[in-house]
Amino acid sequence: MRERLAEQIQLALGRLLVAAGDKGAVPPVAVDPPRQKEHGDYACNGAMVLAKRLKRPPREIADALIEELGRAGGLVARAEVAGPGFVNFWLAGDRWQAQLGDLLRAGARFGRSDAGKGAEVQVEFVSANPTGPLSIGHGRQAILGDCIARMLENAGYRVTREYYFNNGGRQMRVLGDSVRARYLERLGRAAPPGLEALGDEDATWPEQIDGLPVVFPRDGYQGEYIGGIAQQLIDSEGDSLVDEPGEGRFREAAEAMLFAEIRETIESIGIDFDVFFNENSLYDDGKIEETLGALRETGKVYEEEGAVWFRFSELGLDRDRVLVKSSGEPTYLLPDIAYHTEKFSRGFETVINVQGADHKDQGPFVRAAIQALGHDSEQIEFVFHEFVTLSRAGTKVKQSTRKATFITVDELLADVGRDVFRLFMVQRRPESHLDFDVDLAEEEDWTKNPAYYLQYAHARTHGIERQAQARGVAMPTADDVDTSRLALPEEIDLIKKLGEFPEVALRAAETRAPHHVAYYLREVAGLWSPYVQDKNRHAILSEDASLTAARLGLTLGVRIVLARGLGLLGMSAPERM
RNA sequence: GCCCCCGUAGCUCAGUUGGAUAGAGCAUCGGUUUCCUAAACCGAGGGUCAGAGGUUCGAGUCCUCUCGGGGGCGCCA
Repeated sequence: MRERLAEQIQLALGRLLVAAGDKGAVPPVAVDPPRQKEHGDYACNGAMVLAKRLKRPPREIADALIEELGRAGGLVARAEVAGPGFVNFWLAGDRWQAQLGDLLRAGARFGRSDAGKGAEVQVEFVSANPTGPLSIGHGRQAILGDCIARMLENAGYRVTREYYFNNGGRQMRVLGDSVRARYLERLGRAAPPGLEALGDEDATWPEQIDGLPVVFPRDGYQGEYIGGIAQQLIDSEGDSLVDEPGEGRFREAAEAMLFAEIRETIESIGIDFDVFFNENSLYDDGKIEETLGALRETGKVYEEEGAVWFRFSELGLDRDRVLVKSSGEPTYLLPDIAYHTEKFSRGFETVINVQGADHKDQGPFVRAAIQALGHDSEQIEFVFHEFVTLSRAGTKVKQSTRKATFITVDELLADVGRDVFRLFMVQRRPESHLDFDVDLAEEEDWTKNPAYYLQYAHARTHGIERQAQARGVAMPTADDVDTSRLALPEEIDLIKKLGEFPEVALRAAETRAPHHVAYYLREVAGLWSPYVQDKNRHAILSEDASLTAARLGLTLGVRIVLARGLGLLGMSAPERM
C-alpha cells in the first residue's frame, strides 16, 4: 500500500522535474504515516525536498504534485497541502479494508518476506565458556540473538544459530582448581579462604588456616555451584580424587556438568542452536597456524619482546595488538580472527556477532584483520547489547560475575516463566541498558503484565471463536468476509495497524532490533482489546450474518498478526488463559 | 587521559534513520460491570527531550563542546 503510493509520488515528482528542465534523478522522499490523524493516512515531504532544486516555494510545488498525481489510480481519495509544504493523503477507504482480505488470504504467511533471497546468514550468540551457569546478561543475549535469527528467517534468509565456546585455557584451569579446592574443603583436607580474603582483592591471602592448607585459587570461581559440583564428585567418587590435579577429572567433570546445565537452560528458553563451535577445533584443524601465516603475508606482523604483534595502528586503529604471547600461546584475538575466516569459508554471506558491551572494543580489530586478509569486512556485523540490571521492590541488584552475587537465567526463569522472560529481554533496544523489573514480570494480573497482555489479546480471538461455535456460527474464510462492512473508525484503525506488520517485521530484521516487534504488538493489542470490550457499540457476534462474518474476519486477522508477532519473539500464542 | 554506548513524564523506556501539537507501560487520581474472560475497559494529571552552541524550510533525531551514568583501553577471555 505504502510502496505503491510512494512509487506513484516518485513518478509524479520525476515528471515535475522534467517539466522544469531538470533531468537529474528524483531524490528519495518520505511517505510516512503522520503522528496526527488529522494529517491523513500518509504524508509526503517531497515538495520541501525539491524546493531548492525547482527554485519554487514548497507549497506551490505541493499543489503541482497533487495535480500531477491525480487520484493515483484510485489509490487516493483526497490530498491536500498542509503546514510548510507537506502533502497529506487520505487513501480511499476501501483500500484499507481490502488489506484485510489480503491478510486473510496470506494467513500464516502474512508478513513473510523474500528480502533475504535465501542468503546464508550466521548469527553467533551466547558463546559463554562452560565456567558457570548462564547469567541474566547471557540471557538477554540469548533472547536477542534468537529473535534476530527468527526475524531474519521470516525475511527470507537461511539462518545458522551458532554458539562459540572454549573449554581449554586458563579459565578452565581455574575452574578445575576451584572445584578441587571445594572438594578438598568438604573432605576436611583444606580450609576455605574466608569471605574477607575473597571479597577484597587487596587483602592478604592466607596460606593456611587452623593447620589446613588453603588451596582455593585467589581468582577462583566463588559461586555456590562450584561446591555443588564438588559434592557430586564426593558422592560418586568418594575421596579417591584427593591426589588428582585440578586440570584433570575436576576440570572435566565441571565442564561436563556446567555445559549440560547451560544447554538445558538454552533449551528451556526456547532456543535451538545449529552449531556448537569449539575454539579448540581451530587448533586441531591447523586454522590458527594458517591464519597466522596469512596475517604474516600482509606484512603487518612483527615481533617485539618475544611476542608476535599485528600493526593495527596502520589500519586506523589506536594501537597494535599481540597475536602470540611470548609464551608461544596465542591470545584470544588470533583464534577470533581465525574463527571469522573459518565462518566465511563455510559460505556465509553475512555473519552477525551478538555480544555484550564489554566486547565493544574488540569488534574493530577483528574486522580490520579480516579486511587485511582480503575478506569483505562489510559482511561482519556486530550487535552489542548493554548490560542487564534487576529491579525488585524499586531496588537495583547489580550483577557480579565471579562473586556469588549474580542471578542466573534459571532462577529468574523459575519465577517468571519463559514467555515473560523473553518479552522483557527484548523490550529495550540492544544499546540501551535493560532494567528487568522483576515485580512487574512476576505480576499475574494480566492487565498489568505486558507479556500476558499480548497473549491474552490473542487468546481472546479464540474466546470469540469458541463463543461463535457455541452459537453455531462458523468462522469465515477470506471470501466470506465483506470488508466493506467494517466501516467504524476503530475497525479501520485496527486494519491499518494490522497492515503495518510486514514492514515492521522487515524493518526489525534489517535493523536487528526485535524491540520494534514488541512495541508493535502492544499497539495491536491496545487497539484490539478495547474493541472487543466495547461490545455494546459493536458486538462481533450479532444477528446480522454478513456483519458477523466481517467482524469474525477481523478477529482472524488480529489472531494471525498477534500469533506471527509472538512467534518472531519466540513466545507462545495460547488459545486460552 | 583516550574510545564506544546512554541521558526523553515520578519510575522503566519507545520515538518509523531530519518532519507538523514528543508517545507507551508501570505508579498516582477519578470512573465504567444484566456484556464474546472485570484476569477487561474509559478518562485525568504529569515534559526546559541533561545543558550550550551550530547545520536548515524544519532537530528528541545530524555536528561540536560541557555535565552526569555505564562499558572499554592486558602478552585476560
